Parts: sequence; C-alpha cells; structure tokens
Amino acid sequence: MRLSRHFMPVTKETPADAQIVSHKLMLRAGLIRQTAAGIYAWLPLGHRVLRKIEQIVREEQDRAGAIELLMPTLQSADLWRQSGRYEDYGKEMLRIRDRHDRDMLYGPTNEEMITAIFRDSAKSYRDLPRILYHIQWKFRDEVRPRFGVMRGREFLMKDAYSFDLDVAGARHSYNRMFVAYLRTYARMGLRAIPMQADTGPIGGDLSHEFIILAPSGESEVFYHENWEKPVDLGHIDPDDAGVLQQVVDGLTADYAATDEKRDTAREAEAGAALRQSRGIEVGHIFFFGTKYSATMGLKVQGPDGGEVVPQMGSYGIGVSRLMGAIIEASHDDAGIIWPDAVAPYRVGLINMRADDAKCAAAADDLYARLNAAGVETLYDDRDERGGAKFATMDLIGLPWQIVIGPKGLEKGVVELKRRATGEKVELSVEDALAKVAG
RNA sequence: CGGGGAGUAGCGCAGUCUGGUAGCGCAUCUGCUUUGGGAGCAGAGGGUCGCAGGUUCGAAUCCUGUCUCCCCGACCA
Repeated sequence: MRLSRHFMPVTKETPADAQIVSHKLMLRAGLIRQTAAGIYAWLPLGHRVLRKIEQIVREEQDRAGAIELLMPTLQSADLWRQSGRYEDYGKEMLRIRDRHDRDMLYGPTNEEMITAIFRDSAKSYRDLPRILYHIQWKFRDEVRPRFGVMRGREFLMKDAYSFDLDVAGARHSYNRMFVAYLRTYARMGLRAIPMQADTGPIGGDLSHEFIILAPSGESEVFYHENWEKPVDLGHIDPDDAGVLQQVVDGLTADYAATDEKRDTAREAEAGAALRQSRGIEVGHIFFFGTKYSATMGLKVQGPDGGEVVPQMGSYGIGVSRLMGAIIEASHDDAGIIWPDAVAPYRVGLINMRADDAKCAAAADDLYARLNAAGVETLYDDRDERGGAKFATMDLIGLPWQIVIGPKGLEKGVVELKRRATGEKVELSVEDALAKVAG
C-alpha cells in the first residue's frame, strides 16, 4: 500500500483523553477512533491488526478441534429468561426493545444461545463431544469504560463452548483449550501465564485466567520464575487425553495466581523463585458443569439408552483487548513494536526523496518486487522530509524498515532497520529483499 | 453508581473570575529556500465557543436546564 493513497491519520500529539500507553499509541498511530464512551471505530491499520489476531485465534481453535460458527449480536430476552439470567445480569446488559415491543438485548456472552442451538439438534451421545466457537462483537455496558480497547463496552471476543458426556470428557475439552490458548498467545509474541481463577459454585480446579505481564496491568499477580522461560509445547495431539493431561499438569505444577487467589503455602514452596508483577487478563476458561444444559433443557440419549445432561465449559479470548495488551507489552518511547505475526504490514519502505527521480524509481521498483514476493509492504512515497517519515514508521511499529535515499543509492545499498532492536544495516536490494522475505 | 473535572478550528490549549462580537501552538493549503531522524521564512483557509432557554443595548463569559466526554473509587474479558 502506498501511504500517499492510504487512510492512516497519525498525530504527533497525544489526545488528552488517553491515560495508558497502549491507548495513546493506538490513537496516535491511527489504529482506532473513539465514537462514544468505550466504543471504537477500527481504522484501516487497526483493522488489519485485529484481523490478524483474530485469524491466529481461529487457526488455533481449529487445530484444537473446535468448530466455528457465527451467532448474532442481538438476542431475544426470552432465551435469557430460560436460564434465569435476564433478571440476574444487571445493568451491564444492554437491553433493547424492537418495534413490536419485544425485549431484546445486545449479547454480552452466548451461553444461552449456543446451548439452545445445540439442544435443538444434538440428540445422541454420538453428537458429543463437541466444541463450538465464534468470534463476534459483544457489548457490556460498563459503568466506567477506560484504557481504550482494554476495557471498552463493545469488544470482539472469541468464545467457545464445550459439550461432553461426562466430567472426564469435559476435562479433556478443557485441556484442549488450555493448550490452544498458550499456543495462541505464543504465536502473537506474548508470554501468557495461566493462573488459577475463581470457579464459582462448581468448584474444582477447572478455571484459569490467562495473564500477560505488563506494568500497567489491572491486577497484581504472583508466579514462579519458571514462567519467565518460554514454554515449548512442541507437537501435541489434542485428541490424546492422556498426553494432554500430562502437559497441563506439568505446566500448572509451577505456581501462578492473581491477587484474589493467592496460596501462601505454595508461595512459601516457591521461596526465592516467587515473582510479583502486574498483569492483563487476555483469556479465561472455565468448566461449569450442567448449569446451562440443565436449565435450558439440553439432554441427549446415552449409549445405555438413558438420558444424559451434557457437561459444559466456556472459553473466552478478548480479541480486541489483545491489541491493547500486545502494545502494553511491546513498545518504546518512539511508538509501537509489533510482533511479526500481528503487524499490520511486515515492511515499511521509505523513499527519502520523493522528488528525486532516481530514488523514486528505485523505491518503486523495490516496492513492486516486495509485492511480487508477497511481502506486505507499506510504502511511504509521500513528499515529506526523511525525519517525519522515520518518526511515522517508528510510531506505527512495522517490524522492518527499508530506507532508500540518494546517499545509499550512490553506494548501491539500502538501509534495513529492525524496529524491535533498532539495529540498522546497509546492504544490497537483493539482500534486503531476501532478509525480509524470509 | 458515589465523588471530582472538562466541552472554544482536525489535535493540544488560552480567553470565562471582571460581558463589548474569538486567540496561540501543532496540523492543513500556497510560494520560496531546504532535505539521512517530526525544517525555515512569508502568506492563507478553517470556529453558529456542546445544545436549549433566560438576563442584558450586547453573552464563549452571568443564570437555568440538558447532552456528552474524562478522572478517582467500587465492578469487570
């Protein structure tokens, strides 16, 4: 994409409303624009990142054996009356009335709807187990939205729901998601730590929050230093319940808990290896048994002919929130530093002198070759000074920058800069091309 | 939802106390000079001062109402 034809409103100054660094940078880099309290439009650059995050989530869900569908944002209140949550949910639920005076709501989550959909079709134990998921906009009418997309009212979320014949099966489904989540975050360049979370009335150990460490995080977290090492999951067959359980047991052997769930005994055990930090929740998985299947009338016929009420779990990832979390975890004074996998473009190509025919020709040529090689490139072909272009590129945080200018061209080289390290090297066009394509 | 603050040009702000017909920086446009880390000079465009009433000869400024946004706390993916 040529910057001269793009829509990428970046600003030098920080809008007054933003408090935390990710929010400031998202506004300055032209990723989002606020349209109402806690509601944001995704500008072209932000939209590209959102789609990349979403796609990674999707691929890892699919790998884990989950099946994608898409449920609507608007739901009928009757559905929620069946589970009893219409009355319980409180003011966070945005209630709407349609022209026929029917009570509707903008879904804050989808347990009721998925249970009803599954209920109407699943009749046999052969229909189990299943994990269904969708990636859809949700709305929670937060009393006080803040921190940009980290705590907006409208947000994009992946939510998955598992249906199993028994608790052992549900644990397998839970473990599938547990591992899928770690893979998902790792692919985005994040180290997420699963922490024991509140399980509510069901009890047990089947609930984890996935936390990434960031100084601006909303909660205080405690963990064993082993979590600071990268987790290598290798190749795991998600269908192998035994292996999966071993992996999960191995991982959770190292202590990690949020402020609310601290365990003094285990912390003493960790001793000097105990670490403290702040964290951002980017996912939450939990098992809730028959809470919805029972109230919504979901039952299937078991192998012995008897009725079985399926065991369920639900698994959320805050897709839009992740963008803010990634920036919190990866930025410097100059701007965003996108991990390669979610960067809006892989390469930022800078023509230092748009008014110089040689420079323009060389830059145009390299741009064409990058495109031909399938390298997503943002080409700054504007007639601006070099300094302004450098600042813009650093701000929007593309992983690689290639600079073409008159000085380099005389020597037959271009400059390649790695955004994350700031490392700059001069090399031939061929070598630069090979390096960023690899 | 309690407490506090703010709405004036695209962005950041001054002007409001003490009414007299709107200003600064950045951004934008034009020209010239510049050009390897957010250039300089000269000129220009752009605002029914959130909205609605009221007071007054006259309201960004005073009064009333209303909407919106932000911050602290409680609450949450």
